[in-house]
Amino acid sequence: MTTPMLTKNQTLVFDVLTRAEAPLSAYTILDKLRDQGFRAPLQVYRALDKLLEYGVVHRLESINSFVACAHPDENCHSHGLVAFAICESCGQVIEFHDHEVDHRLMDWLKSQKFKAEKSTIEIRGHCAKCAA
Amino acid sequence: MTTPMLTKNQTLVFDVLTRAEAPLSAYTILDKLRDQGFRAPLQVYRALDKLLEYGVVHRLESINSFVACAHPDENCHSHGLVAFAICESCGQVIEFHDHEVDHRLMDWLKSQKFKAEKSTIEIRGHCAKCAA
DNA sequence: TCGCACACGTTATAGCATAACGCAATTGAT
DNA sequence: ATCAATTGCGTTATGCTATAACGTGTGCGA
Ligand SMILES: [Zn+2]
Ligand SMILES: [Zn+2]
Ligand SMILES: [Zn+2]
Ligand SMILES: [Zn+2]
Repeated sequence: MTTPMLTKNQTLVFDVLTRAEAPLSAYTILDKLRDQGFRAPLQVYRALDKLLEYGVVHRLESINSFVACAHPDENCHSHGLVAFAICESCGQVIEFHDHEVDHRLMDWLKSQKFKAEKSTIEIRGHCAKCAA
Repeated sequence: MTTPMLTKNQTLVFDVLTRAEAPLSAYTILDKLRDQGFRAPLQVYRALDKLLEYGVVHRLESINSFVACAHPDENCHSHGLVAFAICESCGQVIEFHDHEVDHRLMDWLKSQKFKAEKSTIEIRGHCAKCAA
């Protein structure tokens, strides 16, 4: 998918996520954008929906939060699964892709005749810095 | 972890999940147990917390729901990741384990010195029957 | 000019999860 | 036996996450 021009609200939400050092919940984003005129959750969720659709933002299901894609240039997401390591201390997220894992999972799904549409791979724990 | 004797509430919740043909949300479980005296969400969540701790129930992060473990005997969870294929049509869930995927992910995490604690691998799509 | 698609704003509501309090039963030292 | 700690339980209230439903305005092609 080629990313179209972002609207004002989409740009605001995307910028907040890009500047953040950890994933943000929709309501946290809302709070950060009140000064720019945001008033209701839907303004955030609608922007997020589009950003997710364009693939420039990811949703972390296990913590109900959102991050900007770490690999905006490589169009890596069209041909592989995305995985996340999430530090529960500092909140840092490492996004990574592993074709071996992809193929293995895809093979298994194929063997079950299961048609995959969305995937979630999230590992929670402690990053090198916080594992101390 | 060896599973201790379940309490009354834990047993009720576990039985509901065991009989269910698809994952259930905590509030759905609550509704199914009103006749047995359940009144508040916390009664369900507290039972679920224990059942999760004992490993006899899994939480599906991507759909805020819970399922009974499909492999209660094999103590498979202590030495490997658990993955789920979730059909968005019929709700059916297939729980599976793949050591190849485990090792590959674990190796990657090790290379990053990331200490994994919990993992979520969920594939949403359509099962063989529903893919039609 | 009409119709449509789309972004947007607002209010209300639905759905998911936990905090904080108190009580009762159990257990395990002292 | 007694006390303290733990655990399960029930209740009320609250907070967090997400969407429904309605209406407005703008741009654009038929
Ligand atoms: Zn990405
Ligand atoms: Zn960290
Ligand atoms: Zn299991
Ligand atoms: Zn199905």
